[in-house]
Amino acid sequence: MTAATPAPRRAGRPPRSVLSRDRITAAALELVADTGYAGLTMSALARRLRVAPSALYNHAGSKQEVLGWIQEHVMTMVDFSAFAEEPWDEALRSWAWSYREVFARHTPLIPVIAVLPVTDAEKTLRMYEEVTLGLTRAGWPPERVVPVIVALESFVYGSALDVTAPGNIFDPGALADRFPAFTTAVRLAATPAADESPADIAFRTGLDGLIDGLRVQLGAWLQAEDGDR
Amino acid sequence: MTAATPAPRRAGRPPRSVLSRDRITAAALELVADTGYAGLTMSALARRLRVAPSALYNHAGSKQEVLGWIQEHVMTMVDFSAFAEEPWDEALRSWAWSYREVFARHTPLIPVIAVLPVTDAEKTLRMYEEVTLGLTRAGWPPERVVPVIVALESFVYGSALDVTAPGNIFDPGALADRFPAFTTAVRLAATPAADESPADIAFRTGLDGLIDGLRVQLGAWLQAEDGDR
DNA sequence: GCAGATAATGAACGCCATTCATTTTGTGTC
DNA sequence: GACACAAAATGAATGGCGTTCATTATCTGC
Repeated sequence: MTAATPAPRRAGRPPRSVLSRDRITAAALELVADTGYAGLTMSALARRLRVAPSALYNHAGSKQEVLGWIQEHVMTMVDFSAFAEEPWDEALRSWAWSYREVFARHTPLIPVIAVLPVTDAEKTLRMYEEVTLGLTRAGWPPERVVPVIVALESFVYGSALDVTAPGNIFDPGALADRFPAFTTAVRLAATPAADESPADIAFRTGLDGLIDGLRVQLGAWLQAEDGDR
Repeated sequence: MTAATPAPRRAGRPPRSVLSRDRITAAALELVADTGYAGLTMSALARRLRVAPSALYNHAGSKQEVLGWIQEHVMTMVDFSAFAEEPWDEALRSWAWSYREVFARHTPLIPVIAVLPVTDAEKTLRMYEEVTLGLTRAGWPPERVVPVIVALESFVYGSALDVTAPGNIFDPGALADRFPAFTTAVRLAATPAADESPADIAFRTGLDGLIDGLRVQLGAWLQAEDGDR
């Protein structure tokens, strides 16, 4: 009865299926959490699932497809609940903060998202539906909704990349003397004036600005519409 | 005298140096222009330079380092001349458009930039110096300059990724019925109302909003400073 | 009960970045 | 001017990657 190490599986279809999309996705997320995206290889993934690498290709056509599954799941971690209750600008703000936080820990997905169509990605679509409803309820013209979403997402993705940047990314090094204005600006930005990280300060700066600006745009539109009556 | 095909180089140091940082960078840029970043391999690069792949490693420590050289050069294509003449908000606007256009054709560099320190990247620093001067001349407090730059760059990088997205990226496919609000928003955004592409409309929306918002922030700061007198 | 789809193994492939021993040439020193 | 050492090339080799394919065994529908 010493079945501590189960006998290695022989070739041939196993009695009960070992793999599935969900199991692969879960294992991939664990692997990423443990070893980062650099450690996410088809071999490592197969090892974690106690399976030969080629077995994965009965379920996923490519590693890219697995990345798509991961992305779908990661999207569900983004909190968009604020659109149900709060005014559009506050909802947009908290959505963006959550969105950025999630993808800051999954930056390698960002180039994937930018290319991958949302088609059939149910959870992602649910999020977009809720955002759309929140914006239109607030008076945003429907034809402006997608540009607003894309603009915000672009800022979020770029900012998520920025979160992972090293602290000294703007250090002018030996050339500091030749670029004095920028050097002092960098030094001033690096001083821990608040409890906020530089990346957070930049994100807040841009996000507050962006939302302020969108509020102006919406106001102008609503007023024009009012004048039409 | 039929030296059409020069004799293949034997092993050993050649009489006159074949490679240099500049020659490698130039060849890499050509290669990217011809075959895209997918075609940029050390082997292909060596082939174009008529050299063995291992020869590259006498000049670059890694492919990542070559990417850094490319990035430095690509940065010089960004036009920041507007800061010398125009008001800060207009200068920021044209800088951002140029910046996005350049990196839309070099999206694989974006994750590289986000990580690579600017140290000793002279041409990049020159750009930042000019931007800093433009903003401070306009009354921006020096400690706010870096957050403003980072916020704008984040938006630019995210938007550059968006440029390369396929046109149907938001197509809900078979699930359209379940997400009606978003579906109509997508349809409205896709109709070619203007001569502007969807990516351009989103970029303009976000950039104009962002700059409007920054103008508000600057105004508030200038007023507070005025009150202090 | 049988055919065919399904899902596993294991061996192989081609490409990639990178390393190393070797060879040749240039350069600075006594 | 000889000589030592650095520099810059070749070419072979390495290990890891994603992926494919032939093979085998089991499940499923008729």
